[in-house]
Order: sequence, then C-alpha cells, then structure tokens
Amino acid sequence: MSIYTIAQASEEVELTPYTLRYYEKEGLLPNVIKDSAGRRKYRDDDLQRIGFIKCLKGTGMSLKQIKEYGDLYEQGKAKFKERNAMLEEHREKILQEIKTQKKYLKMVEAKIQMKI
Amino acid sequence: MSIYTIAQASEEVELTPYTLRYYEKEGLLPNVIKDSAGRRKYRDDDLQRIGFIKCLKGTGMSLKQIKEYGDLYEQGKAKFKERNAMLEEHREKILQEIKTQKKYLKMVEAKIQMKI
DNA sequence: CTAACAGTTAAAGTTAACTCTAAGTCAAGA
DNA sequence: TCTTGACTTAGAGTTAACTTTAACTGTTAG
Repeated sequence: MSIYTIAQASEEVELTPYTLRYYEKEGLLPNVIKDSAGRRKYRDDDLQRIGFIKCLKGTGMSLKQIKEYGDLYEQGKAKFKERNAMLEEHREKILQEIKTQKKYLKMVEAKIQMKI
Repeated sequence: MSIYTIAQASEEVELTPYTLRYYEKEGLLPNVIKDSAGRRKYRDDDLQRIGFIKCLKGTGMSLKQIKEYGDLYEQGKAKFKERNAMLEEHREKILQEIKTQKKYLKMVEAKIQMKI
C-alpha cells in the first residue's frame, strides 16, 4: 500500500491519530495532503518522515528542534550544511547518552548484586 | 565534608535546591534531617540516594516508580525480593533502550552520509 | 434515506517534573 | 541593633508533549 488514512498511518508508525494531527499542527509534517473531503492521506514519504521524527525524538531531541531540522530539510540543498551540522551534533549527543546509559546500567547491576 | 547545606548538596549532585525540596516533598528523600533552625542537612547517605535517583531517572524511570522503589528500600530486607525484581525489570528496560539508541544512532549516521 | 462511522477543527484539559513567588524565620557581621 | 543573606513553607505558575472534547461533515451499508 502506498496511501494511508490517518488510522492506517497511525497503526503503521505506532503513534495515535491525535499525535499525528498534533505533529502536523506543529509543522513537523508539512507535506501531508488531503482528499476532496478534507481527510488526510499519508504517503510513504510521510511515513518515512515520521519514522525519522521518532528516531530524533527517541534520542532526546525536542519537537521544537525537530521542527528546525525539518524546516532546513524543506529548504533543500541550500541548507544542507546547517542540517548536517545539526545531525552531527545530535550524533555526539546520542553517543554520550549511550555512554551514560551504560554507566547507569552498571550502577543498577551493582545494586542488584548487593543482595542487601 | 560529610554534612551539606541545601546549596552545597545542590552543587554536589547537580540539581537545583528547588528540585531537592521537590523530591523530598514527593517522598523520595525520607531521611534528610533538619537543624534547630529547620534547615535541611544532607549527609553522604542522602547524596548517594540522590545519585541513585538520578540513575533511575536518567534511565527513564518515573519519579512515581522511583518512590515505590524507595519505599521498598525503606522496608529493609523484608522487601528485598520485590525491590530486586523492580531493578531486574528495569535492567532489561535499560538494555532494550541501549539497543534502540544504537539503532537510532545508525539511522542518524546514515542520514549524515546521505549528502543530499 | 438514514444511521453509523471515520474523519475534521479549534480549543480545552492532562500529566510529569519541575520552577518560581510571597511571606516569613533565623544567624551572623558592621 | 540592624540588615543581609540563606534558608523555610505553601501554593501558584510553567513547559513539553500529548490527549480529549464538542460540534460538525462527508462516505458507506442496509
């Protein structure tokens, strides 16, 4: 399938229809089209975009920053440098976060081993 | 030093005095004592507890669950099993989260490499 | 033809986790 | 003694990210 209703898209990306509409209202999904009755139609492009939004959000980027990134993305190769700079900075943040998670994992494991 | 004012503890654990009072109000720090003038005095025990709270919180546990854990902790070895079960479950969550972070890291890196 | 259904909008409500304000207390230094 | 500064409390305010409500509309099955 390559055209989805909001219910189908919701199922596909594991976000509620409320959330999808909310993301759109916040400007994160500028390319979702509507049919003659005003109903949203999601295409594969849209689902991929949502997938990347989930990736950025899941690694701690705020919706506000995700929107900034998306806005740069919309401006095409003119803003390629800025856009990639954002991603590279974010990459560092993720690496740091993984380190922190590993440290915390060790703390939790130590506590489990304590047996007191 | 082994006794800290709220300002010193705040500095030590990198949380604002507001947050420390808030955690206490929420029951996460049941053992903080006060001097004759009613001012909080943090001991090393308290700082360690805050350190572990930061660990749990930093790995996605809600303050509500952290309080549950702390409440079990207060009940000593009677609740050892339950307490450790919580930690073991949380350990799995952290492991899963690290996996997810690594997957997302790859996605971001792929996007960086795209050069479009 | 009509009832049920899946969608629409604008706007209000919710939740977690702080963060700040206002009014007050207490101890220490000039 | 007076003032300054670091604390105290209860309670209000903030922010992000949803989540729900109310009122409405267009599509589809009987």
